Parts: sequence; structure tokens; C-alpha cells
Amino acid sequence: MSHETDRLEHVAESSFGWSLKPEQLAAMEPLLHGHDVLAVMPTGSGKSAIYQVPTVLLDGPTVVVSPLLALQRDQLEHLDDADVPDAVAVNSAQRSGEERQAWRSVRSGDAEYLFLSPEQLAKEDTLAELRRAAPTLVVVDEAHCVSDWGHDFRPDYLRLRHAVERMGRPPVLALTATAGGPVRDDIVEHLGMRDPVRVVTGFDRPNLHLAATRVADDDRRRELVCAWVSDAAKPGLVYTPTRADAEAFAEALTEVGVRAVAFHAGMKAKDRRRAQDAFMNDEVEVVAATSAFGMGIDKPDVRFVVHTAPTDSLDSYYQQIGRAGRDGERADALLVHRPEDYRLQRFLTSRSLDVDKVGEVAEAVREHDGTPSPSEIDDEVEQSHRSAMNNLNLLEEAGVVEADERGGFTYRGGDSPREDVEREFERQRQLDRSRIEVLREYAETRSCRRQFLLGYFGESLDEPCGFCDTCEQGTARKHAPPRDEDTEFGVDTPVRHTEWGPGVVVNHEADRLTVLFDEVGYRTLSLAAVRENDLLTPDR
DNA sequence: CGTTGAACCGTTACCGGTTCAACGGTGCCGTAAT
Repeated sequence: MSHETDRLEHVAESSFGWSLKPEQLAAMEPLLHGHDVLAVMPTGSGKSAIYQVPTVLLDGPTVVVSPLLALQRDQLEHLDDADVPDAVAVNSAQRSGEERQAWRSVRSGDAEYLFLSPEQLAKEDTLAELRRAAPTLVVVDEAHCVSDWGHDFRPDYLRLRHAVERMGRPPVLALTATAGGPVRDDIVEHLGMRDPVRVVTGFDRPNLHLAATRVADDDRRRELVCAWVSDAAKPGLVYTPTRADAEAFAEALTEVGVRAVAFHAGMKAKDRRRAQDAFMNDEVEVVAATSAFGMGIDKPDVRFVVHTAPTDSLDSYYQQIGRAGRDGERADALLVHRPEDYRLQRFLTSRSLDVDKVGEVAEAVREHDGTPSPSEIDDEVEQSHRSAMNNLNLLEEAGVVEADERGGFTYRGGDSPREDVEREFERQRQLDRSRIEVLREYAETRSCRRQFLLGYFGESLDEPCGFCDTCEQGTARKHAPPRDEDTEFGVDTPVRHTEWGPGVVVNHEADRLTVLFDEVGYRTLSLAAVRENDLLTPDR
């Protein structure tokens, strides 16, 4: 047992009253030696401890980037109860006096935990304060948000790597419960992590029963969901694609005698809090919600998660069903779907390309003296912050502009910058589309659903699980994938396609392969066609 | 991407058909109006 292990265990015990698990120690120790760490572990397994404990031993403050102010508040309360240095947050919900006080306590060393949103880290004032504070650890909590939201909804997530540089580049810890291989790589790349230690615990949740049901129309959908939920053990969650559906299902369930409430981002903050508290305290049995519900929810006895319609990807789906059965008891994940549903997800995930606005951002970079920062570029264009940063991110990914380590931009142009931008935009669009198609394949598969799901996250399950609808219906056996040693195209094999270029195998069934291609996203290929036409060769 | 529903038209009814705009998710932040 190393010296560091002793020190970490001592702090965990004396300050928090915890005894540490091996995977927690495996993630903490490299941080003390200045290494970056990516930890993928289920909610409720003590992910927060991974930064909370080492912070006590490190000299400077720890900066925690957190996506929701509600999560920041929860963490502050938790740390206030422990025998550790102070924890503070800086965000828009505070009075300016509170903010000044927070920075003072960070500078003086009284506070060692500082919670910030990625948007705060896009501000020059904040970065200047942080540089003075000289943090010794930066934590990105719920790090899948980098990949989920950074590419469009909250573009400041993609600028975090430069904020880290400007703080003096302390070690970076990325924490998340759900991230398959491609998402992990995306997080590592966009946070600028250097050869991170990866601590990934297993994805399988064997107590979660998996099923999917196709319905003919919306009336049948409502009847099926209401009847199923009515009969099911509770509490549970019902996820809907739209706010109106969340309201409608809450009402329909109430009519059949289920104590249900709605939850979505269009509700007033007070009503949202009331709905969440009622669920946590077992005053209601079911929350019918959009994707707004769930982050930071850690209720162990959720017995089911029903989706009234498909989500935008298997990543989102897995994250949402992962909220069921955390106590290890049986829980159910049911996906209700119609072929018509996918177009709504195509709409919701679609982004628009405004070539003029992209050009305006490119010009702002080109004509600025020196190497402008994102906020300087933002000031020079007549676009919303979100639009300007999305366009800047797109230009960067297309190679038209380039950022140095400090986040200062240089125009690179190239022969045909406009085509480069259009190609990158199209690449991202294809990826979004293909992620929806993977969900469709999951919904419609006749082989073992768990093998499909785990395969997507890069884990292979040798035998059909026996605890999903396709196994129970007997179709899974007939469609069982070959064992890995029987094929040259096992999961995680890098390959090259004659037309689509390089990619990596993410799933392998009896007669087909799913490959994530760099350029065209996820594609499913018939194994017979692959063999017959030599479509794929092992690569790299 | 495709459904929904309001508006409209041709006629002269509360009707049948067409057209077309609106709509659908996730959260910070800071400013404006009370």
C-alpha cells in the first residue's frame, strides 16, 4: 500500500467518514502525481469523492465545472457538512457582494472548492481571477455534456481546454456516468487531456430488464403506456419527447389512478422543484418528463423507466434508463416506438448552417490584430453569443481557424474554406442522423438487446442475456453474434471502408456489423456484402 | 420532417376541400421592466 493511498484513505475517513473503493483510489492517485484522469462510473458509486478527497491534500483550490446551478448547490451543501475547507460558487444567481466574497475566500485560501459553469469560464474577468487563484486541479463534472452540448447547445463547453491552459494547466479530471468509446475520445480531445488515466467501471446493469414495443398509432401508444405503468411496481419515470406530451401523459396517468406529475423546462422553477421533491419523497409515483429531468437525481428505488418515444441516441437512452434500479433490485426499461417518431428527433437534433454568419466570424478572426480570444471575437460580430461560439467551433473543427494553447485564434483559411466548413457541417449532420438510426436499430433488433446495448458501449457479452424481451421471445438465440475470436471484425477493431474511409467497429451481430466512421457516422453493414465485396479491411 | 389547426374559398351551408404558417429539447447569462 503506497504512501498516497494511506493519505487518501486517512482524509476520506477523517473528513468524510468514508472508506474508499479500489476504483476510487485508482482515479485519485494519478491526480496527486499531476496526471489527467477520465473516470466513467455509475451514479451513486462515489464519483464526487474522486476530487473531494484529493483537494484536501493538494496545495491550491480545485475548480469544479458543473453544468447546472442546482447541482452546484447540492455539492455546496454536501461539502458544508464535511470537515473540509470551504466551498463556494460563482454564478449569475448570486448577488455581486456574494461573488466578491467568494473570490476573496478563494484568494485567501479559506475556500478550496470553487464551482463554476462553463459560461463563467468564457468570461475574461473570471479567467483573470482564476489565474491569480492558481488552481491545482480542474474537474469537469458530468463530462458527457462536453460531447452532448458543446457541439451546439452550450458551445462554451468546447472552449474549456483553453480556460484550463490560462489557469496554468493544472491536472484535469473528467467525471461521467455514461460515455461509450467515441464519447470518451470526444471528451479527451475537447478538454485537451494529456494521456489521461482512464478508469472505466462496467456498463452492464444486469438487474435492468430491457424491452421495446412498436405501436401502430398515438392512441395505442397512450393506451399501452397507461396500462403498463398502471400495472407496474412504482416509483418510475416516463420520458416523453415534447413538453406537451409530458403534460398529456401526466394527466392521462392521473386519470387511470396513478399519482403522476409533469416535469419539463417550460415549467416555473418553483413547480419544477416541487415536482422533483415530491418524487424524491415518494409523494408522487411517476414523473412524466422531457430530457430536462434527471441529472443529479439519485433515487435508488426507481422501478422503471418508460420511453413513450425514441430519444436522439443510444447514449441518451442509456443515460436515462440508468436512473432505474440503482438499488440492484429488478427494474424495467421499456421503449415504445413508431417508425414515424424518428423524424421528430431528426428535427430536434438538426442544426442550421448560416454561411454568412460563419463568414463574419472567420473575417473577425482574420482581421483582428494578434490572436483574438473567443470573447474578443464575440464582441466583434453581430450575433448572439451562442451563434458566434458555435460558428467559431465549426470553423475550428473545419480547420479554417486554429487556436493556440491560450485559446487565441489565427486564421488559416486554406484553398476553399467555405467548402471545408460545409464538409464539416455535413459530417456532423451525418453523425447526428446516424446516432438516431442506431437507436432505431436497437428498437427493432431481434437479437439480444443487452448484447446490442453493451456492444455499442464497447463491451461484449458472450451469450444472450436471458433478461430482455428478445431473449424471452426466443429470437435472440437465432441472431446471436459470433464469439469475438471467430471474427476479424470484433468490437473496437479499426477498419477502413472502400467508400466511407476509416472507422471503428462498435457492434457485431450474426449477419451484420455496426461501424462508426469518421466521415459518415454510424453505419450498419451486412457481413455477407462485406465479405463478398471486400468492403472492409482492418486499419491502423 | 411532417403534423396540426387556423384561415380561406366557393358558394350561400355551418360544409368540404385547400393552403400555409407554426410547432417540436436541453441552461447558462445579463438586461429590461416592475
